[in-house]
Amino acid sequence: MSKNVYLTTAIPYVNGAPHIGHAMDYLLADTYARYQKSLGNNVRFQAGTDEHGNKIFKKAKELNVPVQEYVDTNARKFQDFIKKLGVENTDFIRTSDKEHVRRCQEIWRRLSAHIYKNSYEGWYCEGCERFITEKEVEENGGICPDHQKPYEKLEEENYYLRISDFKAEIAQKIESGEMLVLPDFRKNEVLKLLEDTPDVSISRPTEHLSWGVPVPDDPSQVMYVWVDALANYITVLGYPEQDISDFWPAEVQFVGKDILRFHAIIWPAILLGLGLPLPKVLHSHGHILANGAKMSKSIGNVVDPLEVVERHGLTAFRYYFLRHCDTFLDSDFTWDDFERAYAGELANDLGNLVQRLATLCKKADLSGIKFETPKLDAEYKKLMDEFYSSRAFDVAWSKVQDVNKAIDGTKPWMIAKEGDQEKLEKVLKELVEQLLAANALIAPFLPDTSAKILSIFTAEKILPPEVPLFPKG
RNA sequence: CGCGGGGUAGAGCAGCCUGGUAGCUCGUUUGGCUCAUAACCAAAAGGUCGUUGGUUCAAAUCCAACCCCCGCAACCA
Repeated sequence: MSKNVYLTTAIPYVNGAPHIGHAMDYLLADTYARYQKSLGNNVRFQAGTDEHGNKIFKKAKELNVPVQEYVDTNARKFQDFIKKLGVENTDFIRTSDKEHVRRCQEIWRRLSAHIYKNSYEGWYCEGCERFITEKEVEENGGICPDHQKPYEKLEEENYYLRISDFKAEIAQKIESGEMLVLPDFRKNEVLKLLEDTPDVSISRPTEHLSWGVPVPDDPSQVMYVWVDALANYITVLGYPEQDISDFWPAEVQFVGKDILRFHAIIWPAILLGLGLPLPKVLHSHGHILANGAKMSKSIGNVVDPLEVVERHGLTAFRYYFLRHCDTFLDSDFTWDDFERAYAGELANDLGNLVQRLATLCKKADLSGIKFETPKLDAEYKKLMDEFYSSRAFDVAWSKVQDVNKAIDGTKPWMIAKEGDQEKLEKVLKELVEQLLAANALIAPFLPDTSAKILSIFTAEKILPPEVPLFPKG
């Protein structure tokens, strides 16, 4: 019985190059998507780009290119990036799409009962073209460090979304698990934040923000990020003019821990305002640290994901970030660890295993064997269903290691020496089946490798690959 | 007194909710094997479970106080 499964990833802001954090979103979602597909489910998998706002507008002006051209170029970079990661998304939405813009305006109209206009007064920097928090003003002594100009008090009109209309319902749905916030320890954090969340400003006057979705029926205002960006998850499905109930509510929405709050508070408020159900699961992953520190351009410890892919290929990249980086906690990346994982685990555990078992089969002239279809391990399935994919991957890997143990335990080369062909074939068949079972567990994580292994052992004649799966040195 | 997470073998983590001989992966040491990418398998060493006090027959686990680290604001998931 196949069911529809919709999953989403956060849409990155296209003012920079794709980095490792974006990759985590995609990899986790892709792994889950492949897992669902292997269960026979019908998966719809959204990805996209967030393309409005001042930063992008200014950047384009700096580069002296039309804004649309600038975002087109950058959106393409992200699309290429996704392809390079082997991610099988079914949809790609860009917030500058005409259809998206039109749908956002319709969504705004439908939310109008919960939107009100109010004036906002705060410290503003002419150079930065943005409001500065009270705290920041204090820290900088009232003068913008970037522009050497004093902040000004400024008042402007904004539209606000009345979060307070929905707080109780959101809290109830988070508490009850109707919208499951993962990992568990983030749940309290989010509930606390929710209590203190004021109504949120969702527009800017055009003189402060021009590159965005115009607020319907008010040419003086442009939508500020929230409705525009968050709505992508449903506009991509064709909301509001299409019936999206086949795929909405989403099975799971993948976000980084830094943007969980928006997805757990503002996004549900929008959905409730539209009379739509909330996503079943909000999945927030940890961040990747570099040598124990937060990656940052100013420190200069940013790890370029494409450089990592280049080192030992995509499989090694997926392997490292899906297994050694905890799904929910922050994890450290170092090149040493990465090298160790490649040589010590991919090459020695799995690559070598394929090599030795295929060689044993070849020497025994094993052919024409019907292998049984493997069943999913229960512990693995449980972890995958709980979205703890790094742990599920651990389980899968332990099954790989079990095959190495089993080969040492059964010693097929001894049986071959004794000349008992019947026993040898039986033993090898069982070993291959054990490997194929482990291989099936690996498939969502390392699809290419898994496919190669399957083709090696289900071929007419089993032969070791001419080039090892994971060459060393 | 802002909110939250954490401090368990050299490293990364589990165990804590529902107290009862301290566990996993990697690394280290030793032994075995030879089918295999000098790969694989087995065994061993290594911990006063942040500190102090309390509850208890019994505390990594429950309670209290304290110390330290990291997020919540910024180019950044």
